[in-house]
Amino acid sequence: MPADEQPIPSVWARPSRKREQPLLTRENIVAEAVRLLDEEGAENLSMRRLGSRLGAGATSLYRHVASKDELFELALDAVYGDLPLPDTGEWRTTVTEVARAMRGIILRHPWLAARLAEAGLAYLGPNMLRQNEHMLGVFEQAGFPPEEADHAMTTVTAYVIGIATPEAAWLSMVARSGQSEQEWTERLWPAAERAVQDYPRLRARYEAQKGGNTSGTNVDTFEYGLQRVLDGLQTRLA
Amino acid sequence: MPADEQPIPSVWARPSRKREQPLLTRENIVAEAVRLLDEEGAENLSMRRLGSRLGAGATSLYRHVASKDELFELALDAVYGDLPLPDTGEWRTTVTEVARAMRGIILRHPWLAARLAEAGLAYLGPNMLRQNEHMLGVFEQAGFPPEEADHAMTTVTAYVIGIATPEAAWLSMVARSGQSEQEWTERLWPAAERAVQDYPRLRARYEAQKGGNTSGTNVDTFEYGLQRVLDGLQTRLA
DNA sequence: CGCATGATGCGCACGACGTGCGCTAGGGTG
DNA sequence: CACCCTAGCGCACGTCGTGCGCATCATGCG
Repeated sequence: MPADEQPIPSVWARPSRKREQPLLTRENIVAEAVRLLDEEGAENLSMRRLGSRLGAGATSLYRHVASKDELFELALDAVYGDLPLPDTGEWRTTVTEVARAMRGIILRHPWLAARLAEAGLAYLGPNMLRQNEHMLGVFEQAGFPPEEADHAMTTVTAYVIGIATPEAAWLSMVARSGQSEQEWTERLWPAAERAVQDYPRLRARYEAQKGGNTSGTNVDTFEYGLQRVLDGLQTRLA
Repeated sequence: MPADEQPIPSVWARPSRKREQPLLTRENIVAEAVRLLDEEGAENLSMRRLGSRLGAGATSLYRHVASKDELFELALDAVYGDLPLPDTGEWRTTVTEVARAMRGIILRHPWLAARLAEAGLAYLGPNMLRQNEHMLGVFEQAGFPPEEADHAMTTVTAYVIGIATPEAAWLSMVARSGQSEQEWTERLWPAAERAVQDYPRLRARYEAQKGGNTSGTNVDTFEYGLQRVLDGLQTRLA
């Protein structure tokens, strides 16, 4: 078909060059995996489902990704890149900002909490490394000696992950149930009421939680604990 | 065979009465599940493997346990029962003791961390309820008003879970690899060295970790952060 | 222009998983 | 002796991660 050789319009009709628009790229796969994870949760991510979302077979993904575990690591670091690297000059303000952002990201991507919590020193994602380097700098500039800056950062990170993980778990449980948070709370209530009836303090806590605020995402609790952690760190600077 | 009717010796030859020695009990199943989890990790617990360890088929377990998820909840609460309920009269001492015990349990049962981190207010295991009630009491007795006692307990728990979870993940990764922690660190080292070469502070941290102490279970880091958290809480009591 | 090459994606297959269903056997109760 | 209730089992279904070998096609070289 020599007509195809006509230069200008046929370019757009031709199937796009594979080398320029490969459907399957590591970036594409990871981005779609993040989307799928956000929509359906970690336990609904399967290579088959992810492949079909990309118009590809399950095993085709293995050309670009070594395993499902590696895919999770890539997704984790991709999302981690959304964290800011602020420097306000006042260490408490800076750390507070990052901590809030980290909690926000966990709540927006509930599947992330579990992976993040298990990622220790063995996890070497570039975005996480950059973030950690930055935070170490913030603490050192605040006056912490290097080794203690490390401890301080670890403390804050542990707190944020530890408090945001149950929140994220609650949110994704609610999301996957198809019901509203209100409905879920009401359905859970009788069992909770029965379980805590012998424990006066717990009963009071559940009663308090019953009203207005949603039990899963409690900003007040988060802020309280965060400021206490920072208070505790500040005592070391005196 | 009327000889079987002879009373005394045949009792021991007869297959033990099922009603007195049921092989499959909820308690037995949960206990064996905990053992299997400790030995082989969470992702190697399958109903089939658990069943065969008990000399039973996989589906037989479903007579006593509604689902694998429920089994995990039972296992979690069973282990949670090992926590002490101390009362030393001095709140910091008491909380420190419980926090150390909680970290110890997580490190002894690494599979527990992930489950524990996802268990929020929706989790109603009796042992966890009792523990929480006790801790609320400790904080209230220390002078925290009820609502703040709740926040304080949540803060400490979040910190402990957040810091012990990566430790546990590291330990179980090492355990499942069949290699020693030393070997693992050495195998990981080149990749880590390459990854952090552009980040001076991280490089210093990894260098420090290289020597003596095992990177997975770092008691100093834990104790540092715990005391900072408690310092921060103490500022509220003045 | 033609052929070899290397990268890319796919189909098939394997073994393992959680768990619903209907059967069996053996004890307790009348 | 008749009945039933319960613990346990075998089978089966749909799903999973992933190794292997083949097809396809853009590209580089003669």
